[in-house]
Amino acid sequence: MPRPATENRFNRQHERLLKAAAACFNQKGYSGTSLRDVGGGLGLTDAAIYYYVRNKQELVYQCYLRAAELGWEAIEAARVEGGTGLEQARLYVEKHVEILCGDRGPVAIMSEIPSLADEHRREILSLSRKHSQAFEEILQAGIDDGSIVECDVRMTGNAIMGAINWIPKWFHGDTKTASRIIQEFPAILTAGLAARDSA
Amino acid sequence: MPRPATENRFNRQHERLLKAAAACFNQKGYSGTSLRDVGGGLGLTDAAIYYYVRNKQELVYQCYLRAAELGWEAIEAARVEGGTGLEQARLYVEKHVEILCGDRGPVAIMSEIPSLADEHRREILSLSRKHSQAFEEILQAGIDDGSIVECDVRMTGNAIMGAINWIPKWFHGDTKTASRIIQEFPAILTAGLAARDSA
DNA sequence: CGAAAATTTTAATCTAGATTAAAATAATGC
DNA sequence: GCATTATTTTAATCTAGATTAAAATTTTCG
Repeated sequence: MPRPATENRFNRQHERLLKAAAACFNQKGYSGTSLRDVGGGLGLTDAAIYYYVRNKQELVYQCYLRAAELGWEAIEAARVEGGTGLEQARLYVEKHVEILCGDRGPVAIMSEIPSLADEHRREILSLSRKHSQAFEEILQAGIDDGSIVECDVRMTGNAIMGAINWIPKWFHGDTKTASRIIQEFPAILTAGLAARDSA
Repeated sequence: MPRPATENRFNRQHERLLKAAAACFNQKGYSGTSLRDVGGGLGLTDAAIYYYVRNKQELVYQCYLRAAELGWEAIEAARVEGGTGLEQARLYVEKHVEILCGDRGPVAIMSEIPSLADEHRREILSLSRKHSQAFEEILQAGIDDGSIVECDVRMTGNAIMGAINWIPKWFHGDTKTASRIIQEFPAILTAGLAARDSA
């Protein structure tokens, strides 16, 4: 049992673990990756993982929790720094994409929520909904302040967040592509939002 | 061993099998769904599945093959029916989304290609690349004919196709949402493509 | 340095779920 | 209705990989 006293090393390894696991899960899916795979990426044995995490389910749970936290960071940053709804939406895409493709990644795609234990699933689903809602509110704010064209915010939100969530499926960590994504995605995903008279 | 002579019933069941499997895989991932789950959706035992398919890997393979075929249908229809590149892009989204959300679905998201056997993986990857390339060519054609604004076709393609591919993650078959997706997605995903002077 | 705590490994279990073979049932054509 | 073929089930195996316990190693710090 890890002691909170040993903050340093434990937490550093734990962080590495979540990243390694996220990388595996994104590539091969939950049950497609063995704990051996995950450990391998860290130079550890499968059994060593149990020092950091109760079991495999909890590993996914923690990966998803981290993903939710990082995603939420993007939402909050966008709300603080952005002016109009359109600016906020654009900033959100920018921040989120930077997190996914930068050195804070890889971040797990929340792709297998059904595999989680009941309480965990509920929590992650709740965070996930909160995230979607917040983004839809940004879009709605943009419509209200005239920066975003009238649209179905639910569908528009799903479209934009889908494009973002899909990134880890085809992006595998090379710096070139990373900067290209960061460069292009914000504009691509918000180009259609601008109201006629906002150019 | 199934005989080609028995076309009717066998093929009908086989089709149902692929759909049921796609539904499971989309929800729980490849190894997250047992053959028992798949069979259950058909009122069959897990063992019965082996009458239609050599093994689990081949089941995924066939699901992905079907997904590739249906996706390609959308590409071809768009190329035939569309005029400008922009029209073709829009038609592609429309067709693909109709397939995914209509009664030809559910269609498997090609989310766990790494789980496939070597030869199968190669084939699916190749089809997948062909699809992306074709869509990027449509975008490029649009830029060339002046209907689509200058952009990074690779990234734009990834964004649009990502939004589409993510749909099965949040859409679970209700007709209301289906028609809303079909109604909204084509416009949402191509709104940002239109060149300044194409309104 | 040397003891206590932290981290990792080795070597067993244990289990779900894939796979198979043989038997049972259903459908088809004569 | 009978014989043949198609489809499905029942009842075993078989295996990868999760999990655990005990032992070994490494780190920390007096």
